[in-house]
Amino acid sequence: MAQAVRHDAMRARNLALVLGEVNARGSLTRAALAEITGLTKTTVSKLVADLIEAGLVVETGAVRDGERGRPGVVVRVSGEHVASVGLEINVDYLAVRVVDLSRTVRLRRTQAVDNRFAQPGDVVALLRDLALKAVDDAVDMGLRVVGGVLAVPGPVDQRTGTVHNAPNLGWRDVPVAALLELPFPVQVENEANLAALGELWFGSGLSDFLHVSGEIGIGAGLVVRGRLFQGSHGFAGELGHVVVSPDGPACRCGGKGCLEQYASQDALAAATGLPPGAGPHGNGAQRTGAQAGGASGNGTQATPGGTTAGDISWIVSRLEAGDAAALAACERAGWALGVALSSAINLVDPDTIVLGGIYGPLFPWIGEAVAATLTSRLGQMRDAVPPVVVSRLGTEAAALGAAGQVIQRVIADPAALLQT
Amino acid sequence: MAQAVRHDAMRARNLALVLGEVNARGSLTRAALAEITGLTKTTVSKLVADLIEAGLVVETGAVRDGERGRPGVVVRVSGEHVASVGLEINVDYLAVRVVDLSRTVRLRRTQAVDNRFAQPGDVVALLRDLALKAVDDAVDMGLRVVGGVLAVPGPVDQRTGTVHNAPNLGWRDVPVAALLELPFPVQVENEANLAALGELWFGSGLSDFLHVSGEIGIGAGLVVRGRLFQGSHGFAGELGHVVVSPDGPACRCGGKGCLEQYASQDALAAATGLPPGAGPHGNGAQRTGAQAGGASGNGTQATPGGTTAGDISWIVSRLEAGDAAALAACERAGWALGVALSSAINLVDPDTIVLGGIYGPLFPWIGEAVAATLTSRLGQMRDAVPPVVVSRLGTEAAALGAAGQVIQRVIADPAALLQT
DNA sequence: TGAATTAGTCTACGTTGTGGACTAAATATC
DNA sequence: GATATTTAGTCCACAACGTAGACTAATTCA
Repeated sequence: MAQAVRHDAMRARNLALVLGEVNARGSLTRAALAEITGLTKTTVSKLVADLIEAGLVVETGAVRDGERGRPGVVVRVSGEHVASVGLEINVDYLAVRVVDLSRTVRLRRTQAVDNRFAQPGDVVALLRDLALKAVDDAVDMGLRVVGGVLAVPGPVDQRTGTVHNAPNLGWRDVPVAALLELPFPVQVENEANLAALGELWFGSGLSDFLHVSGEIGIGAGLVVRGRLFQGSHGFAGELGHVVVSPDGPACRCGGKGCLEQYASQDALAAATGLPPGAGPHGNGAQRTGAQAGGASGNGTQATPGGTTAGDISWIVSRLEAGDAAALAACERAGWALGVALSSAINLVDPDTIVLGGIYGPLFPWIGEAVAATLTSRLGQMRDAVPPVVVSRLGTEAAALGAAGQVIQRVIADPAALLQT
Repeated sequence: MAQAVRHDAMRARNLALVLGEVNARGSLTRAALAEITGLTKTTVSKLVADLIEAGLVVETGAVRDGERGRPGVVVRVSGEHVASVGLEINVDYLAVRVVDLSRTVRLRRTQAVDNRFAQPGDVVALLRDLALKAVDDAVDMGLRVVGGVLAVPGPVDQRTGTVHNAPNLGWRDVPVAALLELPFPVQVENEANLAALGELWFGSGLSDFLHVSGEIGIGAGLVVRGRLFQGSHGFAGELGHVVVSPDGPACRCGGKGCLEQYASQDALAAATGLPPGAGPHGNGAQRTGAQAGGASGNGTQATPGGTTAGDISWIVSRLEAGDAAALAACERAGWALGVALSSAINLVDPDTIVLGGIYGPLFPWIGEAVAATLTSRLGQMRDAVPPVVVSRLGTEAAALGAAGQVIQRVIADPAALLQT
C-alpha cells in the first residue's frame, strides 16, 4: 500500500529525481537539472551537494561552453564508489559480473562447470567463492558492493530466495539465497527476467520489448516503459509452454505441442540429428546418472539426456555447412516461435521482439521465419507488426541484468543508501 | 517521467492516502487513520477536514463504541456530491450508468438499438442525448458529474479518443471523444479492459485476475494488484486471436485457428446450427447491407452476417433443451478457451480466471471443460492451476468499469478536484 | 463520583522547497 | 581592452507542511 509522505520522503523522492535525470542523460549542469525537474536552482544545488557527498555523483572538471554566460559545472554519475554483483548459475557455467553505478562492467568472471553432475550445495559453495573473490577485487578498486542479484534458470520465490523448480539443474525448492550467505543482501530471480533487464540496461537502448531467452528451456521477459512485468506471482513469461499446436508432441509440463517441443535447444539438437545424450560433451550414461540424482518428471521429454551449450555451436556448424536437417529444424523452430509470439503479441502487446540466448547465434537461420510467421498471422489486423531483432548481448545478459538491478535500485532510491 | 515533490504534492499524496484508506475500509475514525497511515493525529485531522470541506468524505453521526475511552467520530466516503458517468456503445445497445463516489450505482439506463444499421455520427448523437439526460438527472440528485469514460468494442487510441477499429460496429478511425462533446472530459477505452475493471470494483472483490469478455469478439483484461495491465500501446488482452490450432479455420485477423473461431458468439451460434444471418433478430439481407456500409474484411468469417445478443439466449435455450449440437459446440469452445488460457497463464501469470460476457449464461456448459483443459495442460508444472470462476456482472460490467474509472481517479488524486 | 482511557485539537517547532537578490564567470560590443 | 550582457550558482528570508507533546473532551470502569 502507498506510504505517507513526510519531509524526508519528499527529499528522498527529489534526490531520486535528480540522480535519475543525471543517470538518464549522462551529464548535466545544475542549471539544466533545475530546468528539467522544475525544482529551483537552490534546491537542485542542495540535492546535488548531498549526492556528491555520498559519492554517487561527481563534478567533472569539464564545463559546458560555446554559449555565452557563465559556463555550468557538469555533473555525472560516479562509478568510483558504489558497485553491485550479478551472479548466475546455469547448466554449464557460473558467472560473476561486477558493475559500478555508472553501469560500467568492472569485472567479468565466468567458470565452466557441469552443474548437472553436482549437488546444489556444492554449486552454491563454488559460486560463493567466486563471488567473494570478485568482491575482494572490487574493494581493491575502491568500490563498495552494496548488493547482489542471482540469476537461476527457473521460477523463483522471491520472498524467500528459494528456487522453486529448475528442471535443467535438477533443483527443487533449493534455498539458494540462504546458502550463499554473502556479506550483503542477495535477491534471487529468474534468468529469463534478468536477461530482459540486461537487454534494457546494457543492450540496444529499447525500453519496450519482449525478450526471448532461448536456452535448454525457453523463457521470456516483458519490459514495458522500462519496467519488468512479473504477473501476479512473479511467474510471467513462460513462453516455452505457450501452445503452438494443441495436439503436438507431449511436453514435460503435461501439455502438448508447447513451444519448447519445437524451438528449444534440445528440440533443435534432436531435429538436427544429435543422438540423445551424445553431444560433444560427456556421454549418455553419465548424464542420466546426474539427472537421476536430482531431477524428476523428465521422463516424457524427447531427449532425456539434455544438451549442453557446446551443442549449439555444433548446430551452428551444421547450419553453416548447409545441412538439410539443421536448416529444416530452424525453419520449423522459427515458424513455431512465430506462432507462439503471435499469441504473446495479442496478449501483452510488446513494442519489439528481441531474440536472445541461443537465438543469437541462430538468428541468421530463424529470424526470417519468425518475422514471416508474425506478418502472416498479425499483419491484417495491425498497423504495424512488432519488429524482430537480435540481442547483442550473448550469454552475459542475465548476469548483467542481475548486477544492473541493484544499480537500478540505488538510482531509484539513493536516500536508502545515504542513511547507512 | 517522475515529478518533483513540493509541499503541495506532499499534501496531495497524503490526501490521497487518507481518502484511499477510507475508501478501502469503508469507515474509520481519525485515530484509526492515524494508526494506519503512520501520520500524526494532527495531520490526519487537517487532511480529513479538507476532504470534508470538499464533500468527498462525511462524518457519520455514528461513533465506534464498545471499548472504553472517548468514542471516535467515524468518517466514510460521501456519495452525495461527486459522480461520474460510464457510457457504452455496443452492437445492439447503448448504456449509461451514473455512479457516485461511494461506488453506488445511482442511475441505470440501457437502450436497445442495432448499431450495425447506423452511421457512427448518429450512434454518438443518440448516446450524447442519453448521457446529457442522465447528467441532468444526476444534477437533480445533487450530484456533480466530474468526468466520464466511454466503452467501445475494439482497440482505441486513448490519446486522441479515437476508435481504431471496431469490426463488429463497422467502425474505423472514428473520433468518438470529439463527436460526443460532453461538458466534462471523456476518455475512450476498450470494452474488454473496462469490463475487467468493472469486475474489480463492482464484482467479486478479487484484485488479481484475468477477465475474459466473451462477445461477438473475445477480449480480455488483466488486473494485477488492482491495476489494469495495458501493454506498450494499450492493445494488450486480445485473447480472441491467441492461437488454439495453428492450422485451424481462417480468422478475419489473417491468422488461422484463433480462439474466436471456436468460442466467440458467432462461432457458437454457427456450430449450434443457427444459419448465417438468420437469428431471431432481423434478416440476412438487411444485415449484409448494414455491414457493407461500414465493415470490411469479414469475407473469410464463418458467419458473415454476425449474430446479435438475442442469439445467446437462443443458444442457452437449445442447451437447456439438451440439443446435441449446442452441447458439442460448448464442449469444443470450452476446450479451445482452455487451450488459449493455458498460453495466457504461462505468459502473464494471472491469479484467477474470471469468465464474463456470454460465458456468464454459458458457464454451466463450458466452465468444466475450461477448467479440465487447464488442469491437464498446466497441472504438472504448477502447484496450483488458477481457478476458473464466473462473473456476477452481466452485460453491465463495461459500463460500470467505465464509470468506476473516473471514481478511481478521484480517489487516487483528490487534490486535483479541490483546485477547481 | 473519580480514575483510567481513548479521541481529537492546539501550539511551538523542525524540515524542506521557493523566490528573488546577489555573486561569479563567461561572451559580445564598442 | 573596458563595459554590457548573459548565464550559473549561492544566500537568505519566507512559506508550506508534518511532528511532538501538551491539552481538552467524552466515554467506561471501579
